[in-house]
Amino acid sequence: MASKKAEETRSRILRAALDLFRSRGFDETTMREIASEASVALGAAYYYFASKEALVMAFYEQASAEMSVKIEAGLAEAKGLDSRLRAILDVKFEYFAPDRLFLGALLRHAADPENPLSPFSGQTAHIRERDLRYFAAALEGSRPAMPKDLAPYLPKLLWLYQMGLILFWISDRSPDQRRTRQLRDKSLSLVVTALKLAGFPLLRPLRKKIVELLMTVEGEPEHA
Amino acid sequence: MASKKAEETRSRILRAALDLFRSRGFDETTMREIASEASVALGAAYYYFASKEALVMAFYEQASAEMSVKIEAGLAEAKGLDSRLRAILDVKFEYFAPDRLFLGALLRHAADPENPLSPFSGQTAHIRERDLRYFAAALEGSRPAMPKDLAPYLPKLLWLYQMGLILFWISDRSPDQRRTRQLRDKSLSLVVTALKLAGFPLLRPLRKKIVELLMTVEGEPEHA
DNA sequence: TACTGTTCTTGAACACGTTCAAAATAGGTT
DNA sequence: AACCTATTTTGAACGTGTTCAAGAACAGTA
Repeated sequence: MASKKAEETRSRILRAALDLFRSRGFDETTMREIASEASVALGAAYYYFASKEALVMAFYEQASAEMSVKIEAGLAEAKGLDSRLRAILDVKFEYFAPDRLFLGALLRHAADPENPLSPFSGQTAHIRERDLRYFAAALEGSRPAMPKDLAPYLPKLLWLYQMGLILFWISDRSPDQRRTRQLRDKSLSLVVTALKLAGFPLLRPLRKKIVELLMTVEGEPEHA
Repeated sequence: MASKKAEETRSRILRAALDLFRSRGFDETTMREIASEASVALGAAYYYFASKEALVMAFYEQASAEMSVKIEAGLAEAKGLDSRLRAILDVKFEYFAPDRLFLGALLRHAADPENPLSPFSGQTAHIRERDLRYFAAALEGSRPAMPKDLAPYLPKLLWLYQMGLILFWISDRSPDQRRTRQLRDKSLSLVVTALKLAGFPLLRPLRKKIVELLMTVEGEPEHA
């Protein structure tokens, strides 16, 4: 029934966890520390959050909700495909900047389809779908129009591209993450160029092959 | 100094571990079970292997050594680029088939650069480099010759492609992993086509962009 | 107020991976 | 043999995430 007081306790625990994750890192923070910092018993933390990773998940959900406002604003303003994509990326990088390091705790399971924290998992489906809509919106009405056969796959491909960029960012040890910024600019320009070339008649056979391959991969939802 | 008897104990522990991983899965197997199955005390397992994951690592090392013989044979026989790549892939898939499921324990950390088990980590560098040489060999003397600017990056790109394929395979729930086989065939054909097109004059600007991007990514070894 | 069911809180206990000091064994040297 | 050092083996103990039975606080109802 989630009473007012309970809601307050829950958010106190989450806040304590995030504080500790930020200052000490995910692995170095114990559930006992979190509980103690939030002035509750160990068991209480588990009453509100199924696991230590669920705390990161709660953060991710909150982040996604807060970013959606900014992303919508950014998309409304930006015109071309590249500035729209750039708008989405900018919001995410800016938002996550203070948490870049412990965000790794979330994305290190990216390759593990069983893990509920994976960005591909069922648990994260609603967040992912919200993102997909933004990428679809970024593509909407962009010139030249995308080839009909490829178009349905583009939001997911762009989402994947963005995921890769974030993953790179998280493990980027260069000062001030300079390399990520370089990669972002170059890859963005490459993506836009490639999409412009996509409708080029000479490349039709190649595109057909790509579409076929995407069909195979998408066949069924790959993860339970 | 690794006495004969010690060597025997070590391999008994490793064998027990692999048996249990295969039958019960990685997470479900405990170090106590492994030790007991190998008729040693718990501590002995840790005398020979630094961690539970080191056991998987030892398997991976052994696998890499055993496969290298078969891969060299396959490469010597096959002529075209596509049949050479296919030869490498075939050896790996065939070798790993019985261990497909628990291999996930190794690759689920693929996205975590800190993890020594990650295929990108320093720990796995020598295995990776051996693989890179095979992909370089597969490219060697293939017609048409690869563009000079792109060529240095191709072994690593193919290695990455292969990694992705294996990752897909591991989480492929379709009967008999039919989808992986489809994906392998289609993607292989796509890769070969793309490489053939790579030297195409009209695509030069696109290729230049790609090479620049690869330079940025490769800048320095991304993981400690 | 007294009773009742639900929500919330507690901390002991569990299972696991891992560490470590101490004991046992082996191999070499006098 | 007796002794010494290095290697190997042992199992208790630790810290961690997680579970759970028991109780406390609360909200509604008579």
